Amino acid sequence: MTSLSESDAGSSARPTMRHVAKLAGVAVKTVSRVVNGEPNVAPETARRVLDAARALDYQPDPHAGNLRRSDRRTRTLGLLVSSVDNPFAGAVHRAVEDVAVEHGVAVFASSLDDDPEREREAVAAFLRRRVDGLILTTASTNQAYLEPELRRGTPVVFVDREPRGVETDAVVSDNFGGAARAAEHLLARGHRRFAYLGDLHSLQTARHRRRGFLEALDHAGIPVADVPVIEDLHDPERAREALLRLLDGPNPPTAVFSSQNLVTVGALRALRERGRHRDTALVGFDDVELADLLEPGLTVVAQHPEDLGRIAAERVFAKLNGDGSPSQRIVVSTTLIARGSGEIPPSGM
Amino acid sequence: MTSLSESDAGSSARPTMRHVAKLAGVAVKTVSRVVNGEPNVAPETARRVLDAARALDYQPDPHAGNLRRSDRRTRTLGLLVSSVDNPFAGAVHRAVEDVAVEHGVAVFASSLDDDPEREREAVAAFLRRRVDGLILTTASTNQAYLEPELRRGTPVVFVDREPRGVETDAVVSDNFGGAARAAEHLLARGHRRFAYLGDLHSLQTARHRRRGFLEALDHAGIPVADVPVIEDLHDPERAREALLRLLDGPNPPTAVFSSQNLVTVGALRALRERGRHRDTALVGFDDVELADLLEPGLTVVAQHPEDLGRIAAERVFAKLNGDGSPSQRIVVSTTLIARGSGEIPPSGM
DNA sequence: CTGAAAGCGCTAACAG
DNA sequence: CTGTTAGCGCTTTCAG
Repeated sequence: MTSLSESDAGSSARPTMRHVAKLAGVAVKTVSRVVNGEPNVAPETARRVLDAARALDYQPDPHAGNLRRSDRRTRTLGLLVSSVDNPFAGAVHRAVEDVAVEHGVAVFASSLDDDPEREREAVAAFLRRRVDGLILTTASTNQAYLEPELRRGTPVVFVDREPRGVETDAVVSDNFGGAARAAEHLLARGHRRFAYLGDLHSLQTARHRRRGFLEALDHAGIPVADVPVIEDLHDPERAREALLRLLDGPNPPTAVFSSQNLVTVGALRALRERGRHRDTALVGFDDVELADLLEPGLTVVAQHPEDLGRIAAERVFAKLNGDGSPSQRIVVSTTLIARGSGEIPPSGM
Repeated sequence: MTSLSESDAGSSARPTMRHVAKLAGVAVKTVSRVVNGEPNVAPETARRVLDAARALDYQPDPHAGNLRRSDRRTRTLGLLVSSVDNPFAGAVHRAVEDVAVEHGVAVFASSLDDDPEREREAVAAFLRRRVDGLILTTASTNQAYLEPELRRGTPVVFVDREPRGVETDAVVSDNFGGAARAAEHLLARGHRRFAYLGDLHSLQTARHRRRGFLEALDHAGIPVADVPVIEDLHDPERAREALLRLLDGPNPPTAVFSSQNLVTVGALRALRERGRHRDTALVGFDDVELADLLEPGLTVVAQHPEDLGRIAAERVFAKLNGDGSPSQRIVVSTTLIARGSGEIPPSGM
């Protein structure tokens, strides 16, 4: 039995309800009532309790409370993104945070690095900590491992990439449509010789963008088999090298589509290096900071990560509040922003 | 008394140790031993327990365990940054995360928006959740409110900005030195007419940069009183307007220093708009994506957010592991990256 | 309006 | 090697 003795000098221990109760001269339950704003406490008693709590700098322990409490909420949420050090993910994160704080919920954020193993570990870590809900960007090919958790009623919403093997909500960009739009934009300027620079083929979004781009070309009668499709470019350096090879080849493209942020940066570098940035059209997927200050300005298909994050978070809270509607797949459209590089006409025709 | 009855159909409840113990035909303590890898369990018994745990998809509840456990760690850390949607903060966050995962610790991240009230709320939210340590970027003028928590032994490390009113570690950039370096760089090209574009004067870092820049000019014999110092520029638009006014004025600067990311973007826009980007020197504080692809390339004083984050996290874990060394103020140096804009000589001389 | 007793899921301390 | 008992800090239940 703890003695609840006088204050130990030095490292003051964390006060509990019992300390407050003793100081205020009431029972623990009364402190609990005051702390939780429950009714049926005499104003004078409440004041004494509050004074004692303040004097001790008492902070209720939500973990202890939750153990016995009926709803058992931790007021915590797990967010898994590609990497917290990534502008797209940062915008998603911020939107999620803004919705979460409104609900008094704190956000655990983890980076995925597009590694299936990290995905499993991060999700396990979230679940161990009993988060109330999960917002996930995935790297694995199948998320059936979430089944038991879903059956327990934990809300899970996928963001940016769609789930496989589980029935639950997803909020994604219109990758197919956005890439098709980029193709049409270039076709409208009269281009016939294209190149496609793609991200990891293992990523669903990358495959959707590729399909969208190529199908649009196909519809326009471009012989798609002849279009160089370079994939698995995951960083600027790989992308730069790939485009340099194409530019130095026998039949360089007059129009380039880069399917992602980092790939776009690499493509830009390659074009500069060969002095082709003013006569080769370029459209990138994802908007980039300073895109308007380049010469020419960079034309992009912009995603709306804030919307993805906000909507995903709202879905989680809706489910937490008992919304039992069937799983939805919410598609957020993209926006083509013309700034110059995508409006360059074909050269050498 | 809970009946521990047969599986309820539908929303399967979360299994506890007692469920596992019953299914494996052992006592709860034995399950605890197996789950925690404690010694003295017969291999055969351990196997039965593990099978039962797997069959039920059992996950131990760390909150319940912590209640009784001696060390009482939540394996959780609170990180407060300017905004999670901000490249600098993202890099800090990622570095902190990398150190944290190595220790099996999850990170709560919150955005500050340079608002003292949000700072207090975020810190309170972290503390309520009993984080093991705190890494904080601050907006308030005084952090004495952390005293009680520090006395309880919670490790707190400040990052990017130094604390006031409390004795604890801080990891900051060499703001003074970096800004001075920028001034010297411009002076070396022969500039005599400068302009200083600064962030919110309320921010300590902004004040240090200003001092560093102006003192270096002063040392070089530049009449500092004549240098236009425009402060409280917190976004690109304000910065752009401020520089436009200077450029349109009677005595436009030949060299500009912008004290932060967003301010730099605004300055770049203003220079373009007046067609002065090739004859006005510009050095920005903070590196920016695509800076090398601008024309001219953007010269910056780069900070090293990954180092700030990593070192701050390491300090937290050191303290958690009993390191009782006195508070340190760790200064991470900056790096001037010359890319063109800062090497433009004075025009019209 | 107030409080005593029981118990949340787990671990500490001690038996066997 | 295994189990029993108590109790972490709080809420629930129920009795004053």
